[in-house]
Amino acid sequence: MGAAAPLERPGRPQPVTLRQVAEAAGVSTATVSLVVNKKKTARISDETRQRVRDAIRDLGYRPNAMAQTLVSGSSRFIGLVADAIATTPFAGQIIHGAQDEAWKHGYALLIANTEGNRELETDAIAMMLEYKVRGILYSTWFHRPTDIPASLKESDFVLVNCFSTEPGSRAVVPDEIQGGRSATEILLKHGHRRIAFINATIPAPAKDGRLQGYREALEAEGIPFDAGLVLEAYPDQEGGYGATEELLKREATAVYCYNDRMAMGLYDGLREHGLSIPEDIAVVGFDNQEVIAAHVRPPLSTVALPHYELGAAGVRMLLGLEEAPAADPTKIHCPTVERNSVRALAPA
Amino acid sequence: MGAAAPLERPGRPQPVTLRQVAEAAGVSTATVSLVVNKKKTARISDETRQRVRDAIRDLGYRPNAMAQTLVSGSSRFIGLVADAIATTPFAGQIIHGAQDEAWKHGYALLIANTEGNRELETDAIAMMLEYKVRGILYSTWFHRPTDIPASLKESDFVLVNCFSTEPGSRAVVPDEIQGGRSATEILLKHGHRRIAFINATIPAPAKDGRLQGYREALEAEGIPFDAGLVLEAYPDQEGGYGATEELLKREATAVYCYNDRMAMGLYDGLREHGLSIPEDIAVVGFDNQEVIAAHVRPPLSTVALPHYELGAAGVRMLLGLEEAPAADPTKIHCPTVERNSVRALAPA
DNA sequence: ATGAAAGCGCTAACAC
DNA sequence: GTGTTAGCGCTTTCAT
Repeated sequence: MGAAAPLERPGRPQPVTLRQVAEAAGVSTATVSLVVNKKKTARISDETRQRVRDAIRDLGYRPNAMAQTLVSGSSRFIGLVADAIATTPFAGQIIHGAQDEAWKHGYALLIANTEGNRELETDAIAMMLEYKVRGILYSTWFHRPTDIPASLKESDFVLVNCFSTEPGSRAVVPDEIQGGRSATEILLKHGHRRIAFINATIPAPAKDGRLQGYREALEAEGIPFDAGLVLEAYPDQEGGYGATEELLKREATAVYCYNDRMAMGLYDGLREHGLSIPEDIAVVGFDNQEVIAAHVRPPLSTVALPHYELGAAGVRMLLGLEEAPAADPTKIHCPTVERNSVRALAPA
Repeated sequence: MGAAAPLERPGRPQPVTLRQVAEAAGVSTATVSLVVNKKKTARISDETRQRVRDAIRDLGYRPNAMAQTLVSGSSRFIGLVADAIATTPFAGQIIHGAQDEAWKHGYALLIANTEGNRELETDAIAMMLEYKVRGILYSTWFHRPTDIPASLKESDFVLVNCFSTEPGSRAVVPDEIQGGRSATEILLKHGHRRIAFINATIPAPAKDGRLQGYREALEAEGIPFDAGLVLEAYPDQEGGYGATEELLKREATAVYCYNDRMAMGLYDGLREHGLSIPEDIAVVGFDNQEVIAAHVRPPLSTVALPHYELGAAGVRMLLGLEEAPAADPTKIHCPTVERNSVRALAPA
């Protein structure tokens, strides 16, 4: 962290304390505490209870969560350390899911952005540890293996959208294989048999998983895998655009793109060849990147990366509300989102 | 908040306390505190200091920030309440900027997502107040007027990307007028004189500001404002696409679109008419929505919404590091981002 | 140069 | 039914 700025808040009155409420209501602090916390076991007369409530309202009392935490020993914070919170909308979804789920269980989210900087990361984790967080979610903006920072182990933690081979670590990741299968199945169920796949050039669990899913889906339909139908390109719009020529040589009736950005680029390339989607060729993407998939022409059928769910499941796992079954990361389902870039293949 | 989940963390040892360090080092807690906080005023012998440091390291001591906060009265938290943290990448940028700046000054960010739900919002603010945050950033995902929730006033606060007419409220918003001016100027400086503007249909500060900026820029060049050159459409891809026909009737040599999404749709419409960008018509957008602007064909010249800066400036203003000059919201500059959708107008 | 002790706001065990 | 009291882990004033 940087240098500490001064703390004074000029002009703001000291917050009202429990003791002040007690004095105003003419009762002890214990009594006030009991009515504030609605303890079932305590028997407080309705009359007293009302006096206390009035005092609380009149004084505008707010409990001091720090003091409560000091007593109970553990805070109601969950830390979320992210390597990139705004590079893509995806990280935002993880935060969103984590925040909603945490909130549901009475926890607040403490977040830190590390930009992948190890030092910042160590500081962030230290800060969270000092605030006695209930646990830490360690997340990455794309699905990948990761090393577990040593200090992370001082707390409960769950890896989100990343994983480690270290034993005893819990992790939640998207089910890339199922996702690849689903993407391919959209095409298959519309009658396509000759389906190309434009994979990414960069190594990643997604690259392997999405390919494997493609193979599995074909195999399930009894279609032999043809390596010639698998291309590779850089996973963005330019990559998709640039793959157009090669793709066309394959004479496939449908393409499954590694991600929506590539599909968007491919749309441009296809259009330049006077081809229309889905009439001349069907296209599916992956990621369900809203700004793109929902608004290209025609809207793109794709498979969604479950980032919201990843964040939420991470919290549940952290709180022990969800089993972390095996040594393997828990896989989260990637749902299919069908739009209009695929239509039934006309009989030959 | 939802029901509280149990707090036990099975199997984790109790954290080491100051007192344990003191005992291990054979000194008093006061001494340990002094060395931990590197107090200049305290004179501790090097030998003692070293003993304490060793004990800290050996025991793996971490200060309990809750206890520190209890003593000091104010935490090193800054709260950020957002109405939509993942609807667009924009909210993520605000969080990012706020988090970086907060961190720089030794503060951590506590975030809450309200989905625009007033009740959730009240709860979120209450939570932050109970954790004795240094102040609260109240942010919206698009620039708009807002009501200030009553409880917000119990703390220092700054409105981010929104504003209120209530006196005494500080706010940071994007400078829409300057942004509109800059967008128009990109076109102007390439020699365009007949510039259409596709504005949004939905009322918003952005709608008025971006139009005003357009008028100002034209005026500065001595070009009379022609209301016939201003169209309106729903501010997304479909809206931009749908405005194509109307736009073409205007016979403008350049268009300035209310946002990048409209520009993206317009690209499709223009292409269908066999027009190419920037040869046949120049296009600029607004927002600098990365996934779109940087990757459409040709890459789109646009004006960036300064979300990161908004978050950072909000924090600085909250901490009193930056003046909140007037009663009016502080306006943040919208930088121009030139790409390839505009080229010099060929002489007529 | 270091220790003793009070107290931050709250909870919970135990008195009465 | 309600009050008293002893901490939770830490900082800080005041002794020594």
